[in-house]
Amino acid sequence: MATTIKDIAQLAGVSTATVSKVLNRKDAFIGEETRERIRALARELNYTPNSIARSLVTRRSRVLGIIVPDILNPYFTELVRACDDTARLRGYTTILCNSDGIATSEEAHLAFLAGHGVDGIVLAASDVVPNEGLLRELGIPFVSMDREVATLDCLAATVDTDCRSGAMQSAAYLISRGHKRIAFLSGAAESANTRMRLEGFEAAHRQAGLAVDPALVRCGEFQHSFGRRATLELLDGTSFTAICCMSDMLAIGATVALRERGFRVPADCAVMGFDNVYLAPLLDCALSTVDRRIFESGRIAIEALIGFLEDPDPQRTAILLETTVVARETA
Amino acid sequence: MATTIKDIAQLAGVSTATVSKVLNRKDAFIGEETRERIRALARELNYTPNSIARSLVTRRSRVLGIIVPDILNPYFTELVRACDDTARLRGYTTILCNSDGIATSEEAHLAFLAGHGVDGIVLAASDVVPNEGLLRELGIPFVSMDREVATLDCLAATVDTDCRSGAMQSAAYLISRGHKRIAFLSGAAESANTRMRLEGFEAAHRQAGLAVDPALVRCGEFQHSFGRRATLELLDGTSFTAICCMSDMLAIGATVALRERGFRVPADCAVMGFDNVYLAPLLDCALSTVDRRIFESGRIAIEALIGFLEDPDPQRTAILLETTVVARETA
DNA sequence: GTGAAAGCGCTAACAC
DNA sequence: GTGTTAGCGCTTTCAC
Repeated sequence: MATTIKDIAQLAGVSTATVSKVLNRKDAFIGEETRERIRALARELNYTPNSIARSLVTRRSRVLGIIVPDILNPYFTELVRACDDTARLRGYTTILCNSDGIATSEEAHLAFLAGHGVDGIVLAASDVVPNEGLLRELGIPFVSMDREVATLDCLAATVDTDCRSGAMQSAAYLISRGHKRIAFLSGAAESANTRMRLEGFEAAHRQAGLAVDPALVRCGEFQHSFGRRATLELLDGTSFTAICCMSDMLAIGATVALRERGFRVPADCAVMGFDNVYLAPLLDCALSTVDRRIFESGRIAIEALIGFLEDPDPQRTAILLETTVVARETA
Repeated sequence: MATTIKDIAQLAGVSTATVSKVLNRKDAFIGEETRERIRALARELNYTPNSIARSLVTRRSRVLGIIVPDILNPYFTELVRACDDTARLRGYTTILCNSDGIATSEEAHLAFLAGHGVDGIVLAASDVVPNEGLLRELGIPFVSMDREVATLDCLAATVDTDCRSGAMQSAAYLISRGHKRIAFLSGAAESANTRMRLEGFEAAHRQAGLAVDPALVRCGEFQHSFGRRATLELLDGTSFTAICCMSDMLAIGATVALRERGFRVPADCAVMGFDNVYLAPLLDCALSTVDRRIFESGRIAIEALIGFLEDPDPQRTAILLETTVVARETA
């Protein structure tokens, strides 16, 4: 049986209220000696507050939920680590949920997190449009990262990457290296994320006086399996000298396909990634990519969320992160 | 304000006790109509039980803690996903903690998890020896994965990979391919994990009538950065034709170093990994490695833990997972 | 078949 | 300065 506030109160000959005050540093009006006696006792008995009980009364759990499509995707792995580190520094815990990019799964997680009394939620990038009605009904403060979300009262912040510009930079870089027929690989065609990136991709072409061949555009998912599949299909159809991928995993998949067909990277076909995951420089042929400051974005998201939670009169923040091209070996 | 059991009781004209019974399917002695009325109301009001309140009284949270050194390491990413998926299927949540392989950090997480009332803990592979005193004192059931841990009352299960045999298989495979001077890269030299693997490595040599050159053995950490550094050092000293790495990340680091120095893999130097992370087949030169069934081990660990928690008279289990060589391109 | 009552460990008014 | 009291939302005897 763990020691409780009651045990300490009994041994110290005071009430539980006094113990509670001391242990929560709300002890401005408590005598020096009682204070010390209680502190000593707590240390001695190895007292750890029961955060369940505390949460029940304070109605705050200091737990944050993070919903990502799949932690296995290195982009989300890094994001989650960044969020968790930041939250912990501020005295919060996180609960991770994998939605697999399925709307109903995300909704189930949302309800679940609500039931567990999380104080706030991070909705990480996904092609799924968040369930606005549910979010509003739950009323839990949340931050949206690269998601298409309405401005609800409980929206604490939006932390987005300027993907249009990122895609444009990537394509422009490729064009500057002499490429004229560039394939484009991205996530779900209907998602805002992909639409914006495609816009950037097209803008870069326009600026260079080039046209985008629609046959070279392939949308599906951000995963490596789609990258491989799409590249294989592309290879069967037209010709091109570079692939502009909208995620590093897509780029890895594309590279696998290219190799399978005997193409060398970058000699026969250049490949650009997007995200700059920690793996990118470790690949046998170090991946050229677009850096989107993953770690920083996670930190910012959590800080915005906690700021919103703790500020009695919270302001909504909108962050837009700029990207930079990282030229390595694949392009 | 979320709807509570009280709201439902009021609307249904019954007591909270009755509502509680119905909603927990302890309603054997409740009238069919009342039961239906309550269920309907719950659905209609979108009732979600407050698990904080429930935990306080039942003294069970259905939350499990998972302590890993670093989720960024793909081995742990996969393990965590496996644990989380399995736990969720059984109605449990997980809280992830990154210890960075630091003993005090692990202890802090342990205390933290205890304070948050987790029902059980998974202690994933690490070179750090768990704090036995703390574990005993907390008394929270836990499962140890590839850790050196004493048999405490609260040890629910051990789920270990037969690393000695795995390392032996890896070395034997390399030897069978004609390699005679094989470098060995592993984690902390003092850890049981590394000792056992080195034993296996040596055993394979003995069986082939070969001797292990101590100059080719490098112990440090399981991370890619150490793999690169150690390989660079090795390259400056002796010569060898293969590297037997005790983690896939080590193998990736070794490959980076090899490439930096102009060596081709596997033509100039073969590389074997260990773990078989999902990335292994995706690398430009697909990594030959030792499969340790990561996903399955996570599933087993969680199932053993939950089994222990839910069985009124729990048995301790000891699982030993066998490994297999996966020959791909690097060796 | 159903309800009253106690209490999980803690905090927060408000007394004194 | 410190204690009393009243819950937070839920489960669980035990009584009717």
